[in-house]
Amino acid sequence: MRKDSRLSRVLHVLAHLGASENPMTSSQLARMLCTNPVVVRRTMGLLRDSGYVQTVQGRHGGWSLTRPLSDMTLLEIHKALGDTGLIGLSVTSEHGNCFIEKSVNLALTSVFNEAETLILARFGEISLDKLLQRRD
Amino acid sequence: MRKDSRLSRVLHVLAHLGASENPMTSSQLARMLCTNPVVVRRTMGLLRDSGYVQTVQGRHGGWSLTRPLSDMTLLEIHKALGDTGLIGLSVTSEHGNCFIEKSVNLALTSVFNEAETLILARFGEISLDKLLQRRD
DNA sequence: AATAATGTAACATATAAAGTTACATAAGTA
DNA sequence: TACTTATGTAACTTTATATGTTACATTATT
Repeated sequence: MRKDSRLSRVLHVLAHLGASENPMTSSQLARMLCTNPVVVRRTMGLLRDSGYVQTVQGRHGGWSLTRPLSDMTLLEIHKALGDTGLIGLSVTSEHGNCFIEKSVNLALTSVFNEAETLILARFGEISLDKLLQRRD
Repeated sequence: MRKDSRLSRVLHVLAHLGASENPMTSSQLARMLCTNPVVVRRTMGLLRDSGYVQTVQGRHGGWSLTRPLSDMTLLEIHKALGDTGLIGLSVTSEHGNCFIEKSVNLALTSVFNEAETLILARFGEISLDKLLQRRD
């Protein structure tokens, strides 16, 4: 599976917005990310839908934060991106009615959920300003 | 990204092998998994390389366990499959020399590693016989 | 020698993330 | 008012990766 790098990218963007006085345009941000303005709008649009950033159209418009980075957690941003599951593994969809398969899938799903819950809890403890200060 | 379901599949296979007196052929296993014998050989071959199963060629050949399921952990099997990373998220490769990007990536990588370590430790505690007994 | 198994290379398909094109809409500004 | 510079979004293309398929060599039993 091609891994999802959107979290990494939006954090990069949020860090820049946090350091900027003025709104930044999709083009500026796209240049930073070595990508396309449309990709920026598409991805950042999810954060806007959840209220973490706002946009202004027209001249001197662009993207800006709605609150300081200290008021956003990694968990919130992750969820805003859709939270499609952090674990890169999946369980097979059950084709037949094999009892052993059902049993394996049930158990594995439970382990995955346990792991996911653990990570999400950790994400919830990390505010973006703290994240950017990490040195380890 | 299409998620990796190999762990789920080999556990299904291992559970059957643990319950079977005789070796099971790739074709039998493939039927169980609703796939192709070659897929079975390819994936199970990784477990053989690590010594968890063995194969016998020719008539009455096939796949069998080299040790009881109580002597295999989820962690061992996961690692035998290549351990390409459990977290379905990645960090952008650094194109430019943006200090903020480097900082974000370093911090995020550290969080991902922390999470990964946590899960792997949990996987190490779960033997396959225990996994199959889980009811939750 | 025939049969039934694995081993493996090479290629095809499916899915999801990311990239691209095109154009509509909105808001400043000359 | 017309122009310019932004975002919004649909539709399509590209790319990466897991999975599936075909073909054939090798090995072991009968």
